[in-house]
Amino acid sequence: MPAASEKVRLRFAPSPTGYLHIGGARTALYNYLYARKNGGSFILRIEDTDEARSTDESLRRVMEDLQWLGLEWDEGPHPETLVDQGPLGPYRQSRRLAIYRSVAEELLRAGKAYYCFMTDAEIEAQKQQAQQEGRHQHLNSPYQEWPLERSLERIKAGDSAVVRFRTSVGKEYVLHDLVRGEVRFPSDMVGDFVLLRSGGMPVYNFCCVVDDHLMKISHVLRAEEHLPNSLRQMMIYESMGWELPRFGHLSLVLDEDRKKLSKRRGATSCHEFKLEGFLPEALNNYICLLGWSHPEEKEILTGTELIDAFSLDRFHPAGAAFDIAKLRWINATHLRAKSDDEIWRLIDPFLKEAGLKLPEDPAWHKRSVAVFKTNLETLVDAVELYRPISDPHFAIVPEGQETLAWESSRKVIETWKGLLQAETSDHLTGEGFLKLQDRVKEMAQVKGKFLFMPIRVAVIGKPHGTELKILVPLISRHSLIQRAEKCLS
RNA sequence: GUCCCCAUCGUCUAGCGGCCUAGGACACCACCCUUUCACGGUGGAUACACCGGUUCAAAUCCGGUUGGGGACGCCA
Repeated sequence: MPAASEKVRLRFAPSPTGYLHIGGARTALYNYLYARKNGGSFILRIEDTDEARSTDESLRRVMEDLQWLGLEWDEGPHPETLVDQGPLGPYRQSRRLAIYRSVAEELLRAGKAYYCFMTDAEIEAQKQQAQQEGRHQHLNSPYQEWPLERSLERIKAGDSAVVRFRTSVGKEYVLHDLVRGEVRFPSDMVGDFVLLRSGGMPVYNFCCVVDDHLMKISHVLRAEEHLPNSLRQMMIYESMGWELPRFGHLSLVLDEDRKKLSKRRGATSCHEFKLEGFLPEALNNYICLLGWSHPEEKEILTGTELIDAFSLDRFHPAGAAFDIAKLRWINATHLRAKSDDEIWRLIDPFLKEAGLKLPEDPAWHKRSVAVFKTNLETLVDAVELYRPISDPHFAIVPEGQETLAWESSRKVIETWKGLLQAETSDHLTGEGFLKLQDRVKEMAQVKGKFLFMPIRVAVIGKPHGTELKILVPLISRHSLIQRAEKCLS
């Protein structure tokens, strides 16, 4: 248990191998929330020891996503320059290699680690055998007891070796987990694991411990899949005589099939949700509630409310399935709470992206948002809502053609057009439209669907859709006349 | 296969031995509002996986079974 005087320091440690995925975002959020709630620090550390997969491009993406979510870090690479900021850097593991090597040497000298010259084939064979015999797939290295000097000589002779940690046998490790309580691991749950690859590059479990210790991390909130890693890490802490941080192993975020949400399966990155028109505050709100609950069961929470309410004692240990319908609802709720101006500002880029041509008038923007916002769940929903209004997108669908083919339709539309031409204002009001519609009814001597549907086609090109009383006032009279003419030709 | 974790409505969850004939939210259904949608309102259906204990009392504690998930890498 860290001393009370010790500062609360949490980190998020992604590997830059793609976009930030939703499970990672949730982990980052919890760490961020706890740091903020307790006046501590939130550190971004980059776990880029997998040279083959780590790229600066991915790193930038991950940082962009984090920033989009509003999870600002106090220490770590600067979002633009990537230059490390903070007293305990560098914060990219690829820049800390010398540190890991010196710790590895210390373990080697103390006999807590050893060089292993096993080939992949030898390892594979042992694994196969272990599986057949129904044992743990542990490796039993013949080099375990080699004196350091002997190994060093062999290396000097040109052989390459990995450095393995010597795991203890017959012991029990007890982890006091923040979300799971006491977790007991038999020490032989894991085999001698690699600390340094044959090229000298350290691996995750090792870097993680060294960095968490050196960066004075007080709490580690990470996904449940790391539970076995925590055992390995506890062993390293123990052999270095370092104090353990507090661990909390979060339940996993599962997909609709209750399988681990995986990067490979796609459709799970934070970035995609941004593109689909979700609000960062809504995404934070939703993912926070996957495996954690508000003490009063409040479900709609802003960023600050999340910080205020956050605590470590309300995690639910079971895996949680991601439910897009609920995310949509939360998103809609956050969206509708905004002012019409703000909503326009948010949907505008999506409308432009879709190539919609809409009036520039701010008053019109506001008016349109006022009528559409109860139909908006995500920002992209706006595209389909506004599409019928955009002149270049006016097209008569086949079903609309059928409506126009009715005997009475031509007369209805001609009447409608004539009445529009007799008007003077740029835009009709909802009431004005209803009056006009009534006059068409009288003059053309039709009613029911024979009245409504042709007019609708003359307005939006299809016989079904949003209420005309709402739509018509958003389309200029001039444009309505043109649309009617198109139907007549 | 081995080890670890988990188990309340379809989904997210509340519940931490009596307030539970199990509460909320999303989704679903019905009705109301509204001359179509949406929003909003009201109501409804739906869950403690199973079996044993412990206890005066168990969704809550213990054991087992079953089911689900995760980990078994020179990935993180």
